[in-house]
Amino acid sequence: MSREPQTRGRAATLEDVARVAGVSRATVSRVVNGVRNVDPGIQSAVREAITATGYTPNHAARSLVTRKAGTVALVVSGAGDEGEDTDPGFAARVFADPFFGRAVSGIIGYLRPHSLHPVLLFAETEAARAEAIAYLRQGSADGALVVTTHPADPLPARIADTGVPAVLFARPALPVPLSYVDLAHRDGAALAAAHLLARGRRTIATITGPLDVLAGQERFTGFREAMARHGHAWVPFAEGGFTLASGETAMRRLLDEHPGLDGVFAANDLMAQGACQVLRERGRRVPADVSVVGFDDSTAAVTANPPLTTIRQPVEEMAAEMARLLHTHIESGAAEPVAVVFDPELVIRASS
Amino acid sequence: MSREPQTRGRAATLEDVARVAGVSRATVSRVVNGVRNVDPGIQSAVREAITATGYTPNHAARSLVTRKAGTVALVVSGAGDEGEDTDPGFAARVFADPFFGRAVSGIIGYLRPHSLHPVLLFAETEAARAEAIAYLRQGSADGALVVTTHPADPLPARIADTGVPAVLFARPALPVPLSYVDLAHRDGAALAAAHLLARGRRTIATITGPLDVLAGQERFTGFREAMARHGHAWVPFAEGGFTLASGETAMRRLLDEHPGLDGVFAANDLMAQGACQVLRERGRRVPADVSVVGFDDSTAAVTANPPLTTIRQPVEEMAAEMARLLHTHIESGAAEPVAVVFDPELVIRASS
DNA sequence: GTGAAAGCGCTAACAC
DNA sequence: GTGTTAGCGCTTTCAC
Repeated sequence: MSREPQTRGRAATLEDVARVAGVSRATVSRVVNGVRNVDPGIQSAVREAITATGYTPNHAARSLVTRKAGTVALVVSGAGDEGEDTDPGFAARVFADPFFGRAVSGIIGYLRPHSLHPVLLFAETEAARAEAIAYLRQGSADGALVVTTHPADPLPARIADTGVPAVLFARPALPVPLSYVDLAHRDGAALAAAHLLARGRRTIATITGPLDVLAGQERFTGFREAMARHGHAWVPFAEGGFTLASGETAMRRLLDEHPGLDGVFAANDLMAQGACQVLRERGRRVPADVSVVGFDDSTAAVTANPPLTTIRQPVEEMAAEMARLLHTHIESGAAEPVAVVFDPELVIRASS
Repeated sequence: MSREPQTRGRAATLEDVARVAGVSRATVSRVVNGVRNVDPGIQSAVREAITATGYTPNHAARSLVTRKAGTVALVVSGAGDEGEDTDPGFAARVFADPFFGRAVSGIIGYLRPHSLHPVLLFAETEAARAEAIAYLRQGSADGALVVTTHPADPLPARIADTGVPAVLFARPALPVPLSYVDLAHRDGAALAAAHLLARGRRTIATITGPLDVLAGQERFTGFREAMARHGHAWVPFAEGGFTLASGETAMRRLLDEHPGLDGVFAANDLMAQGACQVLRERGRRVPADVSVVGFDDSTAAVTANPPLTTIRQPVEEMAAEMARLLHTHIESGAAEPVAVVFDPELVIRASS
């Protein structure tokens, strides 16, 4: 079953295959790399020799001459604490976010067919950031896909400095000469506003994301502006932190101040879920008494009770596009930074 | 701020540094690799030349001669469907499991200080498995850390065949000559039984995990045996699937058949959480009327309502141990496969 | 269409 | 303590 030729001793090299096939190394290389101009007869002879020897190309050797690592760094950049110790829970927290799984899913989807492999790089401390930069400069990866949680993350700028191709998820707070993929957050929020209004809601509040994060700001601004366009100059709001608990707290405050509200737009699904819980706790039926709209269309939107009407952020496609952009930049050498902005979409479920 | 010497043209090589410092390549190499026997004066001259040139060692070149990739494959092996298409949701589902985040956290914790980098490898289809094997045989990774969800996964055996060092999470269903890290599931279940009994519970049921998964079997067996030792020869049970929904379903069945039950052991926290919901729905107070014990001590245990008494599985430490074992195997060349089994621990919270 | 030969950037004997 | 010299395994002109 598991015959493993050439298992003893060192692994087979191009040289070994060439000797067995009775040709030169160059020819074997051509066959392996699918270069045309090789006689069909010789071609099959070489193939036989390859299976006979159990040959597998040595990646390092190939990399050395092609100057391609076949690898892409998946950099998850964190809060940016200057703390000495690495944050042990960082990875766990990142992975706990449904967003990350979807992003990885999309990234893998593109990378795999192109024989690129993602190397996980967490950069949550200064030391880790320095290490990540060193890693990139070593040429260990052909490029970097960067996901940041922190608004004022210094890493993107430093990556740009290395000259290694890189693509960011979301527009950086400070301009950086790197390509990025983003969502039209304002349009998404406007979609939510229009929907709530179309449902006949009149007293509509919003639970914002953290207002020092761009996405938080944009969703808030977009919502307010859309409401204003429909004649609602003032929108009651409470700031949340994109977590379930913060959604609950915000909802309580909103309800205390505006007991008569009949519509809520939460800047993400987790907070919308928290809002629903509090609403029910306070005797409001969702959606009979109050309509709730979330944002992201994460797994939370589907598992919530009731399932959430939400603004879909196509994370998988956005992540795949990141990978595609990066690949393009790697292939083309230079290339100007570009921004690809995706359109959100209203997904109607039971909460509105 | 961001001076980047030698940015134009090719990156600096050892040769360049040697020329600038007026020494030989070998000496620079010695300094870079911290080999003693280098004159302090020359040492600092070399260091200066290094910063002057902006030198960074080329990873591929180093790899080629040291035969070390500085990389470890993090293989997540899936259901093993023979389906043609790759499963788009696989990565997302894996990441959604709190277990995975904790495992990665522990792995990174060990790998990082040892300058090893994890490459993500999903192997959920036959094609992906073949690719993963090829990747390992190329020498792109020095070893593999394998996490399998599927009981009859063919991948571990094939990895063993490659001769590349590898360590598994959990004992494989079929014996494979690879090291693994596991938990004493039976002891954990026994801990749960003893605790429930100590709480004065008399009619105790269990929601098992999937019984075709080793962990599911072991937790069930351990629980039954412990209960038997305490005079409870028969334990009502319902099989679940380690998901929240399956916990709910199982709890309903159990309650229908044994309305008087006053204790439940669920084989994981998610199912325990589902059980609590159903219990409350049916008018039982937790823990006043029914004590509930989960397993894993995942994030679900803490966020559940009420917070769950559970059996802690030290995933981070287990994962770190995997990495440590792998590192040892890589360094020592051969080495016999070993098994490291961790002890579970009772964590008491509000549900019992 | 195929082979010979040069070299990618680095480490590691081995001399001195 | 430092320099010289071989390669590591591969791709890629350049002749033929």
